[in-house]
Amino acid sequence: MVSKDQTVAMLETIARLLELKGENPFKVRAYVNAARNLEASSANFSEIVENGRLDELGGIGEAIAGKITEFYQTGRLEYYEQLRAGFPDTLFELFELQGLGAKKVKALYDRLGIKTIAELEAACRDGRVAELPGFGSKTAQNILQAIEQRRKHAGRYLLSDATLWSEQILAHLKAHPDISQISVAGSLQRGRETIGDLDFLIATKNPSGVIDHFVSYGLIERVLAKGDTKASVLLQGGIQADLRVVANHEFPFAQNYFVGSKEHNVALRGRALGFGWTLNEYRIAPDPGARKGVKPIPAINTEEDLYHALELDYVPPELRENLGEIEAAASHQLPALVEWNNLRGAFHCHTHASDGRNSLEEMAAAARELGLRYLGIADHSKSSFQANGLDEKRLLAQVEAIRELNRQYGREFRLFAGLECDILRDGRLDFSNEVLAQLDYVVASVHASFTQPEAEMTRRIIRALESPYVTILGHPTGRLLLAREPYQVDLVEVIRAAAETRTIIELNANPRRLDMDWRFWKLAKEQGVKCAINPDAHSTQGLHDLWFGVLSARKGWLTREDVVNCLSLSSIVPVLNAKKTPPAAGANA
DNA sequence: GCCGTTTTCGGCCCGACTGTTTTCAGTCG
Repeated sequence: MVSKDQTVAMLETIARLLELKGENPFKVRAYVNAARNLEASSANFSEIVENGRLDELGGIGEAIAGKITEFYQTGRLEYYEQLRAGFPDTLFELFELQGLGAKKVKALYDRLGIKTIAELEAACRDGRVAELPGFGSKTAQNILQAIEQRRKHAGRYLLSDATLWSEQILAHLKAHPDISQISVAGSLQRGRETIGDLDFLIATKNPSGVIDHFVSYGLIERVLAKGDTKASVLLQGGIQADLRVVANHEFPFAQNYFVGSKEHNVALRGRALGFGWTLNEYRIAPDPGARKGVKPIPAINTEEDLYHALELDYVPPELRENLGEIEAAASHQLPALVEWNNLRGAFHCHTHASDGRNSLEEMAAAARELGLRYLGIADHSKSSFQANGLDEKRLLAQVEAIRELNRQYGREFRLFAGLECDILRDGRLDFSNEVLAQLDYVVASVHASFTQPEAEMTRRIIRALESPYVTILGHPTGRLLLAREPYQVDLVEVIRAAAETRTIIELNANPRRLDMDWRFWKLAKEQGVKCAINPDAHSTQGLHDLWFGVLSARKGWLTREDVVNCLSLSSIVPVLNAKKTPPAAGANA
């Protein structure tokens, strides 16, 4: 049986192959749209295929539905295999190079027989590429640079790194006197977990002066492009930064456009057309081709005005992925997203008792410094010997030390005595119930045997959730962004089990993890699963990672009501005890 | 290939920059 992910990947490959064939671009887009809509759908894939309900997803018509069904039922798709046979698989790696699209890749393949990056590099060096029609020596040079860049950097960067670099560049840009408005744009502003490049937008009456100032930034390796309204540079460290400059009255349109996402923009433009308007990055104007009455255009000075003109509530940047936010904004159903200053505490912190760097007292002081009223300590358990995990004796000594500190803190602040308990290979926990019962809460996490098959891993985790002592499921997929793939686990099943067992799921705020991924929180929320934004701090500095957790939670549509560590000190205790205390007789669940 | 609040045909978001051209194609966002 074929999975949804495999089907999405197949549709994306078909789109690329059609592009290579030089097919109608709208046909290409139809496959891209179909892949995207399928991916974003939370419906049960098998069910909708088997019941012939694929067309309900939108963007999937008779032809593509037929192909998906054939692929699902037989594990093969004749159409796909014929397309694939036309081009070598290695050709796809050429698309990863900056500046190469379908037309150029096709030309390289058709005319020079180039199938791999290695062959392309050789052809650039010996001059064959420069001689191709439509190519030239500059193009060959740029391809070589793109190959070099790909070799040096994977091309994606952590949100935390991108945030730091962006703040430095912002400080540089703001030093210019002629800036009237400035904004970060792109995936960074939308809070994506990894970032491809940095985007900045400026409103000014002095475009050339501002652009000159931008390219004078100290940490630039190379200026990639510089024109009257935009410039691109490659920073030392490999990330690209783009600046776009507009006039003041254009700023809200440009801001909306460059924050994206592309899919959100396309949807907004479609909505504008429905009013008889055409929307671009500079303005909104009557659509000259409008076939019906054109609605008068209101004054627009801010992004808020723009959304309101389109009869939408303002959509925060984190939600702009065209995953339902426009429909929600139209019907006033957008959530009031959780904010940084809603946080009252945090769980899942390590101390030097296991693999952290600071003491209980230092972690508590750092938490109070951040304005938090409570902090949960959760050092590793004994099976994580690589992390100096605690055995029963050391754990219970730590519990006693925490109780003593709490007597000193009085009502001002509280440490919770917890544990990051390993979920063993078979789903059992690393400590007996007698030991776990002495703790305020338990985070249960997988730290070994990552390679189990999906069904086994899913059963393993669900078994752990069934323990009344497991309060929170820690980093549910174990992924390390840009470094390690998630282990195979059926998150939909895990979320269902968390709902049934009233287990909280962690949003691990460490920017290398951001796990559970923002894409799954909407589903979790619908099922009533609560979130704990946990810093997984291994030092006092690590508490600041909560910032990235809040950003990801916002991206997952979560409100302060969905996040348990927004609860006050007095309200959080019953939540931590909920699984251990069966509901009172006659009480509603 | 998909889609429809006048459409089952004829649209499908749109502009900047580069490099190659000599008016524009390709790529990117």
